[in-house]
Amino acid sequence: MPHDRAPTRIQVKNRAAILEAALEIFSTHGFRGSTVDQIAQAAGLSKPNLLYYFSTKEAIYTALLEQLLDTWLDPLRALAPDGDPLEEILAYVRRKLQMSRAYPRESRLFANEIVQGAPQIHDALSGELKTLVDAKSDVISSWIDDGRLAPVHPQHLIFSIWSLTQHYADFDVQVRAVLGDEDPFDGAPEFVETLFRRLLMP
Amino acid sequence: MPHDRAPTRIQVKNRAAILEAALEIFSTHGFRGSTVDQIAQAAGLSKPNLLYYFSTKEAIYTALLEQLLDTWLDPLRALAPDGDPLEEILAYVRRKLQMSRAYPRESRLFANEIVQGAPQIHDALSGELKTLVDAKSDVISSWIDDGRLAPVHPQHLIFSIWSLTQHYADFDVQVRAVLGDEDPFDGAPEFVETLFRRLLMP
DNA sequence: AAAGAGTTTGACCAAGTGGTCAAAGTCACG
DNA sequence: CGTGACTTTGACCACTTGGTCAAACTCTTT
Repeated sequence: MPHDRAPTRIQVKNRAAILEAALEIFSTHGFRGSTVDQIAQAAGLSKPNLLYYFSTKEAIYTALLEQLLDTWLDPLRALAPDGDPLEEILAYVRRKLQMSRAYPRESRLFANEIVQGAPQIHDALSGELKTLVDAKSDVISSWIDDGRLAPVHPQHLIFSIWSLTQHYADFDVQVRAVLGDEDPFDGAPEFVETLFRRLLMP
Repeated sequence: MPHDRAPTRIQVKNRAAILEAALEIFSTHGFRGSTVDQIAQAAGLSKPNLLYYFSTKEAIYTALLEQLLDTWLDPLRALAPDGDPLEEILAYVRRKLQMSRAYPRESRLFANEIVQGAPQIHDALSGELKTLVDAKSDVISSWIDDGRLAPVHPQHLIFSIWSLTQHYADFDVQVRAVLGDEDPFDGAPEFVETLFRRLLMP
């Protein structure tokens, strides 16, 4: 196990390789469906070598989730109270859809975790996440009060943004099976934009 | 293994108990995350006894999925071409939301399966499912052509109905964590109805 | 070049897992 | 009641899996 001094060149490289490999494996098989061996192999390490960097399978998983949760919430944090309401929300929608496209594995990692009851990140959901959503819901409410947005339940609005955008990452196989040759991201941006514009135009 | 004659009373009872237990276990832990022992215990049987009815773990899983897929698609099948377009779609939305509420385990079972790449039901997705969606998309398109519905991409519309309604089942823990004491199904019906009404009103 | 910290590995282990099997127990029915 | 079909079980097996460990190897630093 590495000491607690500054990480060496090799540690930096291998930890990164492990997390990258773990993202790949965990996001497609879930926590229990993934094996340490799979991750080690994907990272180009032997199993004992991997366990030298992360002492348990769970340690890899939680490290991944922690590292990712923050990034995942950034777009919502960026929702600015002083911007134009409709444009702010549409920008959020676009950014989320963009993330589904660019980082589907991250989306599926969370999906796996949450569908199975969020055993590892339950606390973050009712803590950090709830706090953030509550704050942004207040912003949305005040926009509605000012008549600058059609009246909708703010939290449910946020849920709808999450579900619609992440659906394209999480249910990718289904979406592609149904669409056949058509690329989901050909029609998705226009569709979601239309949807939220019509819903929210005052 | 039971013969291929008419199933006995005991077979009927035990098979049902196993599928019920399997739904409970598979929907919360995924296929690989569930053990035969867990399912057997939940069904009130010993493991070898369970394996007398379903010879492998996978057999239980596929039996479950097959049995469920049909039921799951019923609401979409019910979309009637000769009904009022907006009302037909809203009825579909309501029925789907209702199913998320009444059968969250079924929803999560599919979510688990699809998020992990639909290894077992990939064929059904690009076969049965695609066929059905294509047919209903045509219906929607013709409604749009007749000016009875605002113009939207039919498949993406269907995706949005799936994602919004199933979100309340699949991401239940997250939704509840964010809402706190408020019951998700207090606000959800009105929200989704408003959303689709505004989106689709011609 | 030598020493000590850091890295890698093969061999190994205990627990868990899917599945088997023969023997024992129970049920339906003539 | 008896018989044959159906049902249940304890013991068992092969394999996978998370994790350990001592020994070997490779850096970095002086």
